[in-house]
Amino acid sequence: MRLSDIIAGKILELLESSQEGTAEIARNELANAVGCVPSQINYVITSRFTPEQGYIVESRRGGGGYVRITRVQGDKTSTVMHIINSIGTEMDPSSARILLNNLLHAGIIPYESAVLMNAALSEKAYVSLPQSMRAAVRAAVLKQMLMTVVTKG
Amino acid sequence: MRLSDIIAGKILELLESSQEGTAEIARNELANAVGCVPSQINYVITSRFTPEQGYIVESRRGGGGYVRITRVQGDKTSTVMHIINSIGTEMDPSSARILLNNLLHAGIIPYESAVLMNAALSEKAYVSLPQSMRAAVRAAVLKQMLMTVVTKG
DNA sequence: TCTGACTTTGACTTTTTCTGACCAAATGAA
DNA sequence: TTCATTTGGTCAGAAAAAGTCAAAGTCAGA
Repeated sequence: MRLSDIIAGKILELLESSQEGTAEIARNELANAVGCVPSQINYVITSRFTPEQGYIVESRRGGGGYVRITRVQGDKTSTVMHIINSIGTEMDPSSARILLNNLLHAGIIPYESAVLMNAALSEKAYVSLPQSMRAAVRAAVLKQMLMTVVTKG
Repeated sequence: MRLSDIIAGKILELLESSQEGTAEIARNELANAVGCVPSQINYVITSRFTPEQGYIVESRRGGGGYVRITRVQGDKTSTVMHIINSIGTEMDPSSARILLNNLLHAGIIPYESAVLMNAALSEKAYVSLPQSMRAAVRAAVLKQMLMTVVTKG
């Protein structure tokens, strides 16, 4: 089991068990609890709880310091529209996977849709294209699919 | 006895002994156990566990990486597999729409899936590509998505 | 024997995770 | 105010996997 998955799991747990969709942690403490160096916490946060993924991260140093992770809550339409706008012109498969996972956890898309979309964005679907073109098409496909979530959802 | 047969056998064994029809391996580990170079595992997978043969392969690199092979089976499997194999290497948007409509009316996919798949196959998603490449990618994307339809009976 | 398809190997690449050394900010006691 | 202590941040590099590709080996059938 990856450390990063354990850490991400703990944070998700805190987020889900919180009324306001907020998780506040002490970095060193959490690192200690899972048995890793503190900077590993930062790694997990920067790789899985980014603004693009719909999270706001605030922190404070010094005595009584903390790291607070907040899931951005909005109605389905504005959340998805925001995501569509933040996607840009390229998308790689692992970012896509994280994004879909977040949408799933946020209750915006059902599991079947996440699986389907994930398949449509997998590297295997684009092997016939030169590397340089894959990310752009993947982004376009994702946007098209997300649009239906807004319009037909 | 060929190496590739031994490797394929091990994977089949894992698939059999798994409740969910899934075999998750660590590539280097398996290679080590069998006594071959790691890339031999890839050869076996690409030659014997293809989508056309009814398998989904997912993998992840990096620490704690894995290769997961899933055998698709279930009620709808043969129907969908037949469709997948008859698709060929190209697919245009209107044929795709007809195909999805048939699947929908046959009760093989739910409405939401049909909508999502239709979006993923729409011409708009591929405008960045030269005409000559679009149909091939569309076919590949459709196949990937259909494979997941099959896994959930 | 020749040929072409299938196997095997290994050098090189890419992705993801994990660690540690060093940096920066907040707090609080002297 | 000063400065030691307590936190968290950054970044580069090591480590852990898996992927790609081309060259070389095997082997059955023409």
